[in-house]
Amino acid sequence: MSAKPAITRAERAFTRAEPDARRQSLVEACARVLARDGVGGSSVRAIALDAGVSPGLVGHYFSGVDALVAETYAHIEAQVSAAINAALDAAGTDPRARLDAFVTASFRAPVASGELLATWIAFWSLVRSRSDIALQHDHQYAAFRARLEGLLSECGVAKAGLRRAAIAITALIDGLWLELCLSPQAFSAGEAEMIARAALDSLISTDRRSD
Amino acid sequence: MSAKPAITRAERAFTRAEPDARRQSLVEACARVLARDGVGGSSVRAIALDAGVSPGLVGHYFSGVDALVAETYAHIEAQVSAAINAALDAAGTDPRARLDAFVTASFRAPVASGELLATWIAFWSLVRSRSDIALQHDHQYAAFRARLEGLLSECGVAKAGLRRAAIAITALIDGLWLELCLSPQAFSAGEAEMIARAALDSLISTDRRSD
DNA sequence: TTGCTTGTTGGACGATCGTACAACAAGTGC
DNA sequence: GCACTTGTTGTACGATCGTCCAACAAGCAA
Repeated sequence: MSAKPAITRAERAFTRAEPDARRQSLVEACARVLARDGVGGSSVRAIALDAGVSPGLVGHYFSGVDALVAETYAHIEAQVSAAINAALDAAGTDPRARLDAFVTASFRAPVASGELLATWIAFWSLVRSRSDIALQHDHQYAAFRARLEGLLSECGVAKAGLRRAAIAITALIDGLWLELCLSPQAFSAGEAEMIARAALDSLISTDRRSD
Repeated sequence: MSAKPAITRAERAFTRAEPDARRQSLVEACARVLARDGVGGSSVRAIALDAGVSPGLVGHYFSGVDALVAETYAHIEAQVSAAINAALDAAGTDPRARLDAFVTASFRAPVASGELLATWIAFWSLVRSRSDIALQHDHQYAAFRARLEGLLSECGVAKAGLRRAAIAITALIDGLWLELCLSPQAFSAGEAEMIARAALDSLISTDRRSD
């Protein structure tokens, strides 16, 4: 059917990659496109172009852009988690120092960044319409909160108040992080840190008082 | 040019509306479409269809979908603001009761709702790429925080700590509100209320202590 | 009535979207 | 060397996108 099978396909850029590596490169391209062009600009073609790959290949690895965004979110969440873990390790063994390191890392690069926010927003925009993505969100939120519960527990927060304390600190960090990404000039990362630390102080002391 | 000017345009639904009313109806249609189909499903055509209006009319009132989303956000923000004001009025004159009413209203309908969240997300997705929308966001965030500063001030929070206190409570409420909209089963509106009230308790008492 | 202004329509236009698919390239087993 | 599998390409297809614009409908002034 095609009228021009003409030109010899000599210099075509055909390179076969490990399936996992290819998926990974597509995920990273998706993250870059989301960061650059936002939700509206992230199409199959744009992502394939950024990954240096033909458009058709995206469909070969992912059922659609939604699935790719979901995996991109998981990938970036893992990166954030790794960055926070590294900060925790660097903080040593003192429980409160580790909690402070958790807070500090949350408001610094690479966790707090407008580019990452774009991926978060793209993911959130899918939560309401796709139940599988809603499930994924629930899991990742639960994991985030569970880790915070562990850190708070080591700081002496009683088991009875652990759930609420973790919800509170998670919400506070999320809210500060979101606003910091959306309009970095409203307040500084340092201010966000101090606010979160003050909340931790009050939470830990009042809880200890009621031990 | 057109091949069929045939059928008499007798029953065509042509109704001229007040310019302001027409804008308003388009804004409301945009909010409905965003709530129903999310960011990806909100096109000029879909919004016009929902408003019972021809697609071309959207371009007559707004420069594009972005501008319409921005105005829709402003409209919904005004609605939220009105709902909170009504709750404040109903709470009477006691400063702390008003603050509690502020919190309660934030986690109940119509403020906390997955449908509203869709408009928020659509708006956030435009903040990074469009500087005018970033400016609008800054203004509305500042207004929200300013009102909270007023309420906190009446509760005895010292002027020196007012800014940080308002940032903290705003972030806490935003974080709880966001998670409540995204996954309503993670925790309840009642829990969110208690968490926010506890934060206010601690904030007000510690501040009074340092008076 | 007549002419003018303006909200409104509906379709045309080119661009871009996601998807599907036949052709091709590189391994792999034989 | 020869089938066979599979990652990859490029393109064609129909749908939908935002924008544009000539035609039309209603109100208003004279």
